[in-house]
Amino acid sequence: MTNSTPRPRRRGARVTLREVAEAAGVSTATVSHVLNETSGARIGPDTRQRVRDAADALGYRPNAAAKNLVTGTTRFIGLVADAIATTPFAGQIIHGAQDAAWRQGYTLLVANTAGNTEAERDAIAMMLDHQVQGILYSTWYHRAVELPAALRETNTILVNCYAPGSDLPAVVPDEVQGGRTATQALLDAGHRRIAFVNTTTPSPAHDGRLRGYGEALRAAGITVDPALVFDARPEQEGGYDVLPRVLEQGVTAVFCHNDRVAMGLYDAVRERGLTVPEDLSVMGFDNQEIIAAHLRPPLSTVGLPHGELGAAGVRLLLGQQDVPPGGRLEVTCPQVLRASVRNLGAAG
Amino acid sequence: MTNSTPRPRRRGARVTLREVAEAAGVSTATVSHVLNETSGARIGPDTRQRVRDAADALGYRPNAAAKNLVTGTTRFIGLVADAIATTPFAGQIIHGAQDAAWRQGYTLLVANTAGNTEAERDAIAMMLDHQVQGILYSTWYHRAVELPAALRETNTILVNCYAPGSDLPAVVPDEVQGGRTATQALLDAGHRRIAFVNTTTPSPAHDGRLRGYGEALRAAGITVDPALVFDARPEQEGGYDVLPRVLEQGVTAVFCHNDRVAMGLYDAVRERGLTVPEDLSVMGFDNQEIIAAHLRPPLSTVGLPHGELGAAGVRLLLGQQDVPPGGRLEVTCPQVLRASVRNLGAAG
DNA sequence: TTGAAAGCGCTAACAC
DNA sequence: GTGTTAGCGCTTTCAA
Repeated sequence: MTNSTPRPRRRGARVTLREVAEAAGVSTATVSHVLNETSGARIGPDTRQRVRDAADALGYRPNAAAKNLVTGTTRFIGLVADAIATTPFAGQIIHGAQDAAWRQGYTLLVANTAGNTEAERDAIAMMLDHQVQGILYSTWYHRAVELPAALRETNTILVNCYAPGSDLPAVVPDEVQGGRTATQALLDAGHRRIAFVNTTTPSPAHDGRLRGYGEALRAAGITVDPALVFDARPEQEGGYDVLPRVLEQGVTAVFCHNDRVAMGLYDAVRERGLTVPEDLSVMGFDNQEIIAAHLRPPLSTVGLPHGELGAAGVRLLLGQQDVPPGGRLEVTCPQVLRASVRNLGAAG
Repeated sequence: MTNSTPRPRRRGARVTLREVAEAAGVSTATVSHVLNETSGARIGPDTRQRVRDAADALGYRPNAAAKNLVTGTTRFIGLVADAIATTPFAGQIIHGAQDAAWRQGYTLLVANTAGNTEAERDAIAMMLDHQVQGILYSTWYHRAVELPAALRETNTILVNCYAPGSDLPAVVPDEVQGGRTATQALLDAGHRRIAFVNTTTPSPAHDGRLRGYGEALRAAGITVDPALVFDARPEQEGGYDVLPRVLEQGVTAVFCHNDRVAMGLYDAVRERGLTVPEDLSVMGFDNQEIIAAHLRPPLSTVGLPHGELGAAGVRLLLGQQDVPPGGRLEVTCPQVLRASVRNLGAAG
């Protein structure tokens, strides 16, 4: 069945470089050179054309596995994520990493571990088997992680997380600057008595944003009043519940730990017959489009640079960007102004 | 530098199967057999152990490229997505596909095309070069697509989309059933005069949910009143703006095209001093957790089965599930009840 | 300017 | 039970 014709194709087999060579009447080496545009290869223009035509005519496609095998190097980058379905955050990291990788001719091998250690081990093993150039180990919210041992076998960059006691490069959002930026937006609008609704969960976001809040206040000559700092669950319900207490403090503005908290707080404000921003100015954090851009009024907030985190991760991995001393690259959280902050007219 | 010792390792080269064989004092074939647990291979238990020990000791890892090359088959599945960062939807598709693929020992090659035709072509080419078993072509919202020609070169399954005029298998949400389910939830709570706020955008969701709404009503013996069907932009603003008109119709319940519309509608309801569900019962669609689960009151809705779409896609691709006649697999949209529907006490 | 040939790491017949 | 051997499709000296 398959042995009566010369060099029979196996089931569904694809056109090989050798077939192109035969069709063009040249050697495989020549085909390889022209198709890869190997620099320093002296091939006549006529031959070049013949090869190209043959390749096109046959619909030739290189076999990546063969190429990988012989060069001993692949253009794969692994990306392990702990939760890609919960929020758009992981998606943004993947997107950023994808684009940056793609631009360099790299392909992403994506694995979702759902926080399962075993799945994580398997995922990393598979990536290693595929000779990835390195692995981006990412989390959907900024936090400390414990590293799977297998990561030691390849280049690893931590994205949106960091490993205490490890010296692996990490790229994370600059929470302190973010907190400073959010507070500054309020200060710039003339607010002086500004509450901060922080999260109840210990995290870099908790500590960093608080610090940024304090720094901005102090830089404006305002003493931080501990009575103005609250803790609430980082969800709508937390924001809703905390409002009465912040109102008691007679503030004109609140900086919320995240947009969800701001959303809940909006509800509580409305329920008391008050309005944002007339009675209370609000800054969020995260810039979750689906909420922030569509609240009434649209919420001013500070963005989390997830896409850039992913992109910077691959640049670090590929050596296109230097790891800063200390091993931690902190990415700026951009301000995004909408309509939830009232300008008091006076600055500072 | 590298040629004074026998069989020198190249820079960072990994342990090969041959080295394991030498260490264990057996042939490469034997190692291959025991490590792959090849069925029908008669290897003594002692040898088996020796091989395993040697592999462990050396930290052996198989080279996937070599394996792929020789077997002529890979365990890659390509997934092209048009937008993975916008909503959690694509993430859920990827997650579902990932899990299903992983379970069969397959790895996902993910590409984000951002609607860019050229990026799409490149992505598919790269997947083809890697000899993927097939490609899942997906969109973040259910719609018709025009297929890139390159997809013809491999097995393709459409996920959350369909290609008019093509006979490729597609797996999509059952919009009609979804619309029926949402309406039925309202009917079950005793509502009879039910508005439907549909979207302004022509789409399978627009047509399907409308049809489901009509079917449920008619099945309950209620004539569809065209005055009760509205069109609004599928966002918060659309829901907010449409409320006055639906209130004019004296309905007791509204089925909103999606959760975002419901969220905007909530705002409008509150602004008039009314409450959900006392004055108006609301059903959403999509089950966007971040909104639906945290509105006040939490929103009853119908879920979009994105994860299952992705999972079914790989099952179809891998031949573990049959493509239904007609080529379209419609996945059920589950009801998720929360607290936005008031029970009128009477059924039907 | 081009071709021959070795070999990347592994699997799969087939010997023994 | 275990080893030999022939490639998979490609790149890469090196020779011509």
